[in-house]
Amino acid sequence: MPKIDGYLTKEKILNVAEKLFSEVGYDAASISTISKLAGINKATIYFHFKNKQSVLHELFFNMIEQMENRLLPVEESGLNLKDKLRKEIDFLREKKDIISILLMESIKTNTRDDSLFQIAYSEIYNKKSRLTELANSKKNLFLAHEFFTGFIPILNFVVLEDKYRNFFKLDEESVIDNFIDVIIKSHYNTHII
Amino acid sequence: MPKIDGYLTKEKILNVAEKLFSEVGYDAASISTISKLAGINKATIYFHFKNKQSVLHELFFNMIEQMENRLLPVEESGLNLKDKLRKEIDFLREKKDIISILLMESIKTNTRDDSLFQIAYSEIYNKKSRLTELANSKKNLFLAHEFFTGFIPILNFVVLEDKYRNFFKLDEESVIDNFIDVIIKSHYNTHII
Amino acid sequence: MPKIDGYLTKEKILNVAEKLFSEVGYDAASISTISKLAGINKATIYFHFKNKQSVLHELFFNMIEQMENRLLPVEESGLNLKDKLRKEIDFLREKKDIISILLMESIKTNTRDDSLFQIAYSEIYNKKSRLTELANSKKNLFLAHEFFTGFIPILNFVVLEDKYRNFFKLDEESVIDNFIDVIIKSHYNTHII
Amino acid sequence: MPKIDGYLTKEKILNVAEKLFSEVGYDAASISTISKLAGINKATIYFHFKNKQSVLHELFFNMIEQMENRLLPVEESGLNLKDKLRKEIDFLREKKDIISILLMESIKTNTRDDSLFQIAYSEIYNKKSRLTELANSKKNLFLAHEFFTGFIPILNFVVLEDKYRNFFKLDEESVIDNFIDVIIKSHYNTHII
DNA sequence: CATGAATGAGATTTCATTCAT
DNA sequence: GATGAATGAAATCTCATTCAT
Repeated sequence: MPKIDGYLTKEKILNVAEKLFSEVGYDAASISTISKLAGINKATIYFHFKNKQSVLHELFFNMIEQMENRLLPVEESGLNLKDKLRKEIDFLREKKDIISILLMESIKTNTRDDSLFQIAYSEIYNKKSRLTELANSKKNLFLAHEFFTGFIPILNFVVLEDKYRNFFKLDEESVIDNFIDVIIKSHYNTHII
Repeated sequence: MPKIDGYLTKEKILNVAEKLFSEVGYDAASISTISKLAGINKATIYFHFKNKQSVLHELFFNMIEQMENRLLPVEESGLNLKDKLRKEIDFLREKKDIISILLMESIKTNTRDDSLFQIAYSEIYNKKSRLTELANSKKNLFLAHEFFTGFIPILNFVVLEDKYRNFFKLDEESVIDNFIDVIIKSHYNTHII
Repeated sequence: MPKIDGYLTKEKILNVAEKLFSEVGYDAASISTISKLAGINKATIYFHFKNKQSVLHELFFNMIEQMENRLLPVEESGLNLKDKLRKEIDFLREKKDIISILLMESIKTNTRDDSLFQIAYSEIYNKKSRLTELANSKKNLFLAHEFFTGFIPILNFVVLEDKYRNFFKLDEESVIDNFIDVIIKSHYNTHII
Repeated sequence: MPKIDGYLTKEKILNVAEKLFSEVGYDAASISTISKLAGINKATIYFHFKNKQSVLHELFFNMIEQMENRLLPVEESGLNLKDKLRKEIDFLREKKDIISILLMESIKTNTRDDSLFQIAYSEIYNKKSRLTELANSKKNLFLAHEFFTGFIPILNFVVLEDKYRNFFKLDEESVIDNFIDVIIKSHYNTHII
C-alpha cells in the first residue's frame, strides 16, 4: 500500500465499514474483516480511528451533518408531490447502508446513541419551520405524525424494500410505486398543519 | 423438574436471552452473559439448545406461533377503534423485547431470516381474509398500506417509545395518546378496503 | 490436557507465572508465554483468573499470607544468631522469585500496590510485639532501622545475590557468609531496643 | 537547533522517557506514550535513537558517567557526617527516577545489564581507593558491607521514601532524619576499615 | 530534523462450543 | 439435567519499528 494519502485511506475504511455494518450489524462486523475488505492492515484502522466505536460514531456524525445541510427536495418548486417523494426516496436509497445501521443501533435498549432522533429532529423542523409557533398539544401531535407516520415508514421502506419484495414476490417498480401511493394517502394527505 | 426463580431452566434461558438480545443485540450478547444472568452453567444452555442461533430461532418461533394463534382485539366486538388499538398496543408492548430483536435482525442485509415478514403476513391476512379475493394490483396496494403505514409504525412505536419520549421530553400518557390519534388518522381512516 | 483437576491447573499457572514474572518482569511476561510454559491453553488462564493483573495479585496475596502465618526462626530457641539468620535467608531464597516481583512492582512510582509494606509491617511487628509500647519518636526510629537496614538489605541480598557474585567474581559460600557477617554487625548489633 | 520547552529534542526524549520508565517500568512504557508526552512524533525518537533499548542504555550510560565523575560529598571537608550524608541523599533524590529504573531492571533475573553494579563499583572504590590493598578476604567483607548495608539501603530509601512515608503515615522530615540516623549507626559506625 | 502513514507481530481478552463427570 | 474445566479461534487493540516525504 502506498503511504501517500491518509485521507483516502480513511474514506476507504469508512466506506467498507458502512457496508459491512449494514450487512451483518455493528457487533458481528470485525475490524479484521474491515481491514481485509479495505485492503489495508488492521493497525492502520487504529491509526485513523481511536477504536471500533469511533468508526461508527464518525459514520453517524457524517450522516447527521449531511442530513442537516441538505436542501429538502420536498420544498423544491415545479415538482408534484409524487415526483418530490420519489426524489427524496431515491436520495435515501443511496444512504440505505447507514440508515440500516442507524435503525439497528437505535433499537438496542441499552444504547445511549440518539442519532436517529437527531436526524428526525432536523428533518421535521426543517420541513415545517413554523412548527415552533404551534401550541404544545398541537406540536406534539404534529411531531408524532411526522415521526411515526412519515419518517419511520420511509426509512423502513428504504431498508426493508428488498426483503419485502422478495418475501411477497413483487416486482421492483410496483413496490416503490405502491409505497409512494400509500405514504401520500396516509401521511401527506392527513397532515394536521 | 428443576426450576430457577419458578421457571423451568429452558424458559429461564429464553427469558434472559430475550431481554439481553433486546438490550445489546444478538451478536453482542454472549452465552456466557446469558448463563450468568440466568444463574446457571454455560454448558447447561447447550443441553437445552443446539447452539446460540437456535436460542434466537426458538424465540422467533415462539413469537410467530403466538402471533398466529391470537385473536385480534381489533375484531373484538363492543370496543371502539381507539380502545381496540390501545389494547393491541398494550399487548405488543409486553412483547417489546422480542419485537426489538425481530426488527434488528430483519434489517441486517445479510440475514435470510424472514420472521418479521411471516408475522406481518399472518397479521395482515388475519385481519382481512377476503384479501385473497382482491385483484392483484389492489392486493399489493393494500399490502403496502398495511405493512408500511400500519404494521411498521406500530412495531416501531412499541420499540422506540421510550427513547422518543426521552429525546423530545414528553410525558408517557401523551405519547401513547398522540400515537393512537395519528395512527388512526393516517392508517385506519385511509384504508382502501 | 485432562479435564480433571482445576486446582492443579491453577497452581501450575501460578508457579509458571511467578517464575516468568521474576525473569522478565510482569509487563514483559505475556499470558501467551505463561500458557505455553504451563502446557495449557491461553483461555484456560482466563477461566481461573479474571485477568493478568489478578494472577499477580493472587501471587502477592499468597505471599503475604505465608509471611504472616510463618513462625519466625529468629525467635526459635537453641540456635545462635548466625544460624538463625542463615535459616531465615534460606527460607527467603526459596521465595526469591516472588520477592523479585514484589520489589520490582513496589519501585514503580505509579503503583498503588503496597504488598511490600504489608509484608514488612507484619515481619517487623511480629518480631517485636512490644513495639507498640514505644514512644512515637522511638517507634519511628525503630521502624526505619528495621525496614531500611534489615528488611530491605536482606530482600535485596536474596534477589541480587547471583548477579553480585558474578559481577564481583566471588564464590557462592563466601557471599552468603560475608553477607551474614555484615548484616549482623550493621543491623542486629545496632538494635535500638 | 530546534527546542521543545527549552530542551533539545533528544534531551526532551530522555527526560520524558526517564520519568515514564520510573512510573510504569521500562516494558509498560511505550514509545508512543513517550512521543506524546514529549510533544513530538514517534518517528523522531527513531531518528535520535536506534531503538527503545538504546533509550534505556543512554539513560544508564549517562547515569554511570555522572556517578563516576562526581566528587563525593562524603570526602568534602568542613561538614560533619550527618550533613555530608544529607547532601549525598539530596543529590541522589534528584536522580530518583533513573535509580528506580536501574533497580527494577537489575532485579529481573534474565537481564544481563549490570549498570547497578558498575555504579556501585565506582562509588565504593571511589570512597576507599586503598581498598585494593586489602587482603582478599577482608576486601570481600568490606564490599559486602558497602554494597548491602550502605549502597542498597540508600538507593532503596530514595526510591521507596514516599511510599514508606504514606504507608506508615509519617511526616516528610522525620523520615529522612530517621533514615540518616539509622544508616549512620548501622553502616557508617560499623565500618571495618 | 521531523512527520504522517503504515505495518507485522503480538498483546490481552472473549467467543461459542465441548466433554468428562 | 447440570457443571467445572478446557479449548481453538477470533475479537479488539497496542507494540516497536519503518519509510517516503
